[in-house]
Amino acid sequence: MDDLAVKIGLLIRKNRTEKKITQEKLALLCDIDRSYLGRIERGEVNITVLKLFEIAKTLEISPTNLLP
Amino acid sequence: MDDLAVKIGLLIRKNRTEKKITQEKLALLCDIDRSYLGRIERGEVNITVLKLFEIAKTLEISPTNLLP
DNA sequence: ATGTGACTTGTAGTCCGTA
DNA sequence: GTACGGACTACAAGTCACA
Repeated sequence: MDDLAVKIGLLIRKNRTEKKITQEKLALLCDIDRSYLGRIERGEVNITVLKLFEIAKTLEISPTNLLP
Repeated sequence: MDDLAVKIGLLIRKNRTEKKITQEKLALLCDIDRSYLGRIERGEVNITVLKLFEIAKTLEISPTNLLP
């Protein structure tokens, strides 16, 4: 349905798994709920740029790396 | 207050004025409300990535050009 | 460890206006 | 043509229980 959100979600998941950390751990570091992070990765929600930056920062990557 | 939103707003305004189009016109093309685009440029709201992409597309630039 | 449903709350985003 | 406000509506943000 929401193509963009799905792509961003996959990029987040890709970067997270490369860092070998779980959703639970990343969610804790980002100070968001584990279940909500899961929804983001599945592209079920259309996140704000602020959230995108927070996640990128936690993953220690540039926010642009999370954009298609 | 919201540093990120302010920076993004200024980048949008910069690109818009370079294209010599008004807020009103850009808002119309992006299919968003005129008053809301004003708030975005003033950094008063934290937009979603979808909106960011729509604005970038309308300005015919890469979304990354709107990120600090 | 992750997916999902069923929520509540906050804010993104709209629509009307005024100066 | 832009800034700013009030009063909405839609949906992102955040929580919890259970599979």
